[in-house]
Formats: sequence, structure tokens, C-alpha cells
Amino acid sequence: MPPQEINGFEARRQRRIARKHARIMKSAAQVFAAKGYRTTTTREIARAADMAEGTLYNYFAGKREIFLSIVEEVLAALLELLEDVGQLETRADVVAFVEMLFDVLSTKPASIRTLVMEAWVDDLILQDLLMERIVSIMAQVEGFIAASIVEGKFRPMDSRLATRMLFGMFAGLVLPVLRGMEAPPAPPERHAMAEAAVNLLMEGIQLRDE
Amino acid sequence: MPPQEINGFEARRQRRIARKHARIMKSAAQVFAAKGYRTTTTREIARAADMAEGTLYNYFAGKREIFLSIVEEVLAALLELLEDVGQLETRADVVAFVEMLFDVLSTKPASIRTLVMEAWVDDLILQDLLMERIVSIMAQVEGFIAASIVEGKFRPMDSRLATRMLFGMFAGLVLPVLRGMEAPPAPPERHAMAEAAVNLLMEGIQLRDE
Amino acid sequence: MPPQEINGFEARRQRRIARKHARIMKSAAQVFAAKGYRTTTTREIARAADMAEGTLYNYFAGKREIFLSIVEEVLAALLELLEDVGQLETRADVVAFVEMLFDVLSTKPASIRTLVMEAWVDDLILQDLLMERIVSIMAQVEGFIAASIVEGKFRPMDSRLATRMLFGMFAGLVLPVLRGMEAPPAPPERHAMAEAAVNLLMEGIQLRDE
Amino acid sequence: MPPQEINGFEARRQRRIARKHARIMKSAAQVFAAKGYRTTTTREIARAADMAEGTLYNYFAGKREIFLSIVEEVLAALLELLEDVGQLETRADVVAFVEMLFDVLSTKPASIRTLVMEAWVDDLILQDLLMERIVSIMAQVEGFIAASIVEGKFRPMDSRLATRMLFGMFAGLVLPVLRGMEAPPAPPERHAMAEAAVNLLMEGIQLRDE
DNA sequence: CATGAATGAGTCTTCATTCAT
DNA sequence: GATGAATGAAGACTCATTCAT
Repeated sequence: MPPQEINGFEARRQRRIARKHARIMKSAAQVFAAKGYRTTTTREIARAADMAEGTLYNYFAGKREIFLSIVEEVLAALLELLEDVGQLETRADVVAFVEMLFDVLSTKPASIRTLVMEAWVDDLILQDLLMERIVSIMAQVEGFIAASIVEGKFRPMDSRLATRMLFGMFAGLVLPVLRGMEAPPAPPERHAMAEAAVNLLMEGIQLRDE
Repeated sequence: MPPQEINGFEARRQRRIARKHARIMKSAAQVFAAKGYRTTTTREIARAADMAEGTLYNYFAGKREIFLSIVEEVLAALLELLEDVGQLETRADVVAFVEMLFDVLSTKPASIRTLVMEAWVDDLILQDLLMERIVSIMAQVEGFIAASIVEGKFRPMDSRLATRMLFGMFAGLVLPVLRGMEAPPAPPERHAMAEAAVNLLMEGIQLRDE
Repeated sequence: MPPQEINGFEARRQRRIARKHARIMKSAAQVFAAKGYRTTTTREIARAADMAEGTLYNYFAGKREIFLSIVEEVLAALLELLEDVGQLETRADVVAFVEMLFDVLSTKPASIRTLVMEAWVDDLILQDLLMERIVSIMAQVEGFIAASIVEGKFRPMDSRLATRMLFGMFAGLVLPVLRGMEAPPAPPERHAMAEAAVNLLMEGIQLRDE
Repeated sequence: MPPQEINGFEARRQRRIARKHARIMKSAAQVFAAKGYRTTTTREIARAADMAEGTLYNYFAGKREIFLSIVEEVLAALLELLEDVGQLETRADVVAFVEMLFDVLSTKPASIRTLVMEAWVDDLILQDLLMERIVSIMAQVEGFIAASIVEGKFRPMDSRLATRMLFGMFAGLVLPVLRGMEAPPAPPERHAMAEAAVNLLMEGIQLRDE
């Protein structure tokens, strides 16, 4: 059997495995999001993925590993996006960025809901997976704000506090979608929301005489 | 036996019961906050409250009832405060109000963390205990913002979005405390945070020429 | 303090104790009869006897001892009656005897129902408390039948089988009362039943030409 | 895969399940009969059926369902037999019928002992499972006796009482077997017992001059 | 003596994981 | 690789018994 043949088989096998992985993770994320990690049984995951319970264990070491894979995947997507937060310059940049965030959140709401849920409960998840990266991103944002203040573009303020409030503000916007109380906004609506959010953040709530 | 005697016995008994209730709820809230409702075992609650497992059942009908009592208690405290949200008028009012919220959150962080956690997972908790009341409070705030826009005090904006962002902003501030990542701020710090938060909300992040 | 005084106190104490014993046994028999021994809780017994759970243990060593006392008491009453089974001679004697049995069964249906129930399940109860005495009584009856056959008063038959059927026949009559499906028959009715029972037993069901 | 193959798999699966059901029910009936429903633990049932405790729950929803299945099964067997009670005409019919009853009782003594036990304690079992059907059968027998009296075949008597005594008589015969005090009679013995029973019932105990 | 709160062993049941087919 | 039956550890809850008041 020529090597390329072997590779062909091997590649096909890899693809089959990847497909199963994806199927399991997607199904599991749905159930996790709906019921919580602990309350979800492997039986439910298997049923949702339309396979036998035992089959799960051919692709993942266990329930926890399925969960971790989901979380890692969505984190990777989020972090890839957030990496570029340092590059933002114009207001349009920021609006576009917020829109993209909406986009990610709308694409994988189940995974993100699951991630948030466990990070809220499980110290290991929070520490090992999230904290380091979030801290780094928040530091970038905070640095950006601090610099803008020095440059005279932003008002003097506690940049740390401002960063937190900024993240919270954004979270407040997307929370009903994540929690499953509202459908994700359609793209045009998404743009309007991003505009409004950035606007409110920049200008404040109060009308000022000019 | 004179009636005051009877009342004396009965009253003492009531107090003893109330003390146990409080002890159990406090211990349980700690464990729930640290591990989540489902992951917490009655054995752990009993150990935390320094009593036998069976004793819990002399005071609560079951694990779920302990949890619900904790949640109801903290909700009552929160809602009592939030009820007055309609009365706020001056900027100082708002700052004071935010400070008081900080205060409540700092007093019972375990209970609130537990409440948030379960509301995030359990639809019944969210619907039956939270939504109705939160919706009403948000409606008040939204109405206030809308009115202020009409009066020309606030800039024209989507009042619904603004309300959400406002709640999110505040949540962003207190989240590290709730999550147990930071100690609650001391009262003077608390005032500074409240000032900064209200300031950022009102004036926006951006410096504007006057 | 003169001895008769002491005796007076002592006697009164004994009577008080006896009264409590009776109260507990009566109440317990009711609950046992209604729910079965295992299903009945000491809490229910205490409630039925209108006292605290702990008080039971001042009068009985435990739940099992309460039950055994009930059983012993009713057994004593039954056996006292059955002792005389050897003396029966005329048909009127037998009818009177059956009536008296009805009487005992009607007086303490709860206790008897309890006894039967446990004897049906618990080998120790059956062996230690019942078998010896029942066997002895059945032996008497069987002997009586055998003798009557020899004397030419009864038809030739398997006297062992006949004895069993006789006891079973009687059991069939009282079972609905014991099981609590029917009220105990009033005395006149009782007499009629006894007459009919003895009649059927003696003469058989079938009409015979004379 | 050809359809007969599918059916083959499915049929084999069904048979495997049926075998396990039978194994569990048989083992459980033994333990129930020996100790009573309430006193029997699922651990004991599992041990008796030589499987893990959890496995029980792959085949029955719970302990109660195991019990109910046992009861329903034996009831079905009994009732199928008793249905024909109305067809009996000659004395030989009756004797044959009694023999068949012996047969059923000897086949599943544990199940019947369990059934009787719980019907004695549990009102729901008695009412929902037994009474309706037993009442109907007793009514048939009673009607038969009453008719025979009218026809002049039986002596005048209280047919209701006679029915009860008849059932009791039969119960008295089989009770030692059911209670596990005696081995079931071998078939020839069985015939003799049936003969004797019917004879005694028909002719009575007393010798009468002809 | 009476009380009833405290105890913890023992119950039924669930479910992640293994493994024979 | 896929299956799903078997496993048994772990969990919520009950209740007979003890004991301080």
C-alpha cells in the first residue's frame, strides 16, 4: 500500500474523528447551557449527540473533558478576537469591534453560557483558563484608557474602574441573549446596539451644553 | 403556669430555632457560593454548620429549602433597597444609593453569589424569584431615563439599552467582590467607587471641549 | 414515714405506670394495625399516645418492645379462651365458644391484626410466640375430632385436615373484621353467625335425603 | 441488514430483558416473602439476584415497581384460574378445580405470600389490586350456592356466610404451605386433600343416620 | 419524669465510567 | 468503532434512640 494511500486513510480518519468531536461538543454545549454542568448526565449528552453513551468515551476521556474542550474552543475564539483590542484607534474601530464581539456571542451562545456558568462556580476554571488571559486583556484596555487620558483625549478618571465598568456595560448588553432570555439580535440591529453602546460610553448619559 | 411563663418558654424556643436557621443558612451559603448548589452535599453543609446531617432536617425540609431560604432572604434585602430607586433625584442621591448597594452586596456576598449562580442555570429560580421584580425595577429606571430625555436633562438615546448598560456597569464593578476574587471595599473606598461610577455614567469617558 | 404510706405511694406509682403502658400499647396497636410495624414511626406512636417521643422510652425499651407487649397481651387473652377448647361437649358449648372468640376478636381488632401481620412475616414471632401454643390447641381439637370419630359421632375423615379447615373456616368469617373492611358484628348478629358457622361445619353444605 | 436480522437482534434483546425481569422478580419475591416488603432492602434483592444494586434500576423503576410486577404476575395467574369458577358443575369439577388452585399456590408460594402480606397491610394494594376481582369471584360462588339452595340441592343457609367459610376453609388448608411452614404437597397428596376438603364441605363433619 | 433536639447508621436511587459483544 | 448493560460509589433523606434541660 503506497504511503499516500495510508495518508489518505489516515486523513479521512482524522476528519471523521474531528466531526464526531464537533458533534459531541455541540450537543453537550446545548445541554450544559440548558441545565448546568453538574445536572447534565452523560446519557443526555449521548442522546443529544445521537449516539450511545459508551461512544462518548471513544472521543473524550470523560464528561469533564467534553466540558473543557467546549470551554477551550470558545475561549480560543474569544481570545483571538480580543487580542486585537490593542489595535483599536478610531471610534469606528471600536464600534466594529463591539459588533464582532456580538457576533461571537451570538454564534456560540450555549458554549459561552456554559463557560460563564462554570467560571462563576469553579475556581480552577476561573484561575487556570480565564484569569490570566482576561487580566491581560483588561490590562491592555486599561493601558489604552490611561494613555488616552495622558494624551488629553479622555477625561481624567480611575482607569481601572473605568475598564471594569466598560466590560460590565458590555456584559449587561449581551447577558439576556447569553442567558437565553432573548434571541440574538440580527446583524443590522447589532450594529445599532454597538453604536449606541459606544456612544453612551464615550459621551455619557447627561446632556451637556456646548 | 402563668401566661408570661408560657410566652417566655415559647419565645425562647422561637429564638433558638431562629438561631439555628441562621446558622444553617449562613454555613450553607458559604458552601453553595464556593461549590455551587448541585455540587454541595448535605454532609458538607452539616459539617460547615457543625451539626449532624440529620439535624438539618429538623429545621429545613431539605437541601432545596435551605437554598431557597437563603435566596429569599437576600432578595428581600436587595428589593427593599431597590424599591426606592424611583425616589432618586439629585446626583448625590444616586451616589448614596450606589453606596448602599455596595453595602448590601458586601454584607452577604455568599448568598448573592449563590443567587446569581442558580439564576444563571435554573429557569425556575430566574422566572419565579427574580424576573418579575427585576423587570419592574428596570422599568422604573428606564422610565426615569426616558423622562429625563424628554425634560432635556439627558441626551437622546435608547433608554432601554442605556438601562441595561447601567445595570451591567454596576455589575462589572461589584463582580470581583461577588466572585470572591477581591475583598469588599472599605466604606471610604466604597464612596470613591460610587462617585467614579456615577461620574463615568453621566459624563462619559471622552473629554469634550466646552 | 410509715410503711403503708410508702406502699401507698408505691402502689399509686405502679398504677400510674400501668396506665401509661396501656395508653402507649393501645395507641401503638392502632397505628401498627393501620400501617404495619415497619412503616410506623415512633413519632407516630408518640403522637397517637399524646406524649413526646422520648417518653415512650421511659416505659418501653424500644419500638420492638412496645410491639411485643401488644402481641403478648392479646395472645394471653386468646389463649386463655382457647385453653378451654378441650372442655367443649354439646353443640351449644361450641356455639358459645365461637361467640366468645368473636368477642375477643371484636374487642382488640387492632392488636390481633398486628399480631397476624407480623406472624405472617416474622419467623421469630411465629416460632417463639405462636407456634407452640397454636400447635397445642390444634392438637386438642384434632384429638377431639379423632375421638368423636372413634365414638361414632363424626364421620370417618382425616382429622388433621379437618382441624385445619375448621380453623380456616373460622378465620374466613372474621377476616373482614380483622382487616378493617367491616365493622365488628353486634352481639345478636354474632350469635347468628356462630350458629350458622357451627351448623355448616357439622352438617355440610349439601342437602341430604333423610 | 436484512429485516429478519433486525428482528433477530431485537427479539434476542427482548428475551434477554425478559430473563432479567424474571430473575429479579423471582429473587425479590423470595426476599419479600421472607422479610416483608418494607424490611427488604434493594441491596438484598440485588444480592439475591446476583447483580449490582444499580442494575435493578435498568429493569425496574424502583423497589415498588419490582414488588408490583410480582404481585400483578401472580394475580394474573390466579385470576385466570378463578375466572372459570362459574363453570363448575359436578363434584369432580370442584375437586379438580381445588387441585388446580393448589397447583398455582405451590408454583409461586413466595409471590403469593408477598401479595397476601401486603394486602394485609396496604389499603391501596387491597383496594386497587385485589378487592374488585375477589369480590366478583365471591359473588359468583355466592350466586351458585344461592341457586343450589333454590334448586333444592343445598340446604337452606346464609349463602354469604357459607361463601366466606368456604374460602376460609380452603385458605386454612394452604396456609401452612404459603407461610413456608410446610413443603407443598406432592400431586397425589394434593388430590387426596382436595377430595377431603370438598367432602367435608359438602357433607359436614357430623355423622348422620340415614 | 417529660420533653424534643441531636445523632448517624441505613435506605433508595442516580449516574459516570467500564467492558464484553 | 459502536453499543448499552453492569457496576458501585456517592447523595439526599428517614427515623429509632439518646440525653441535656
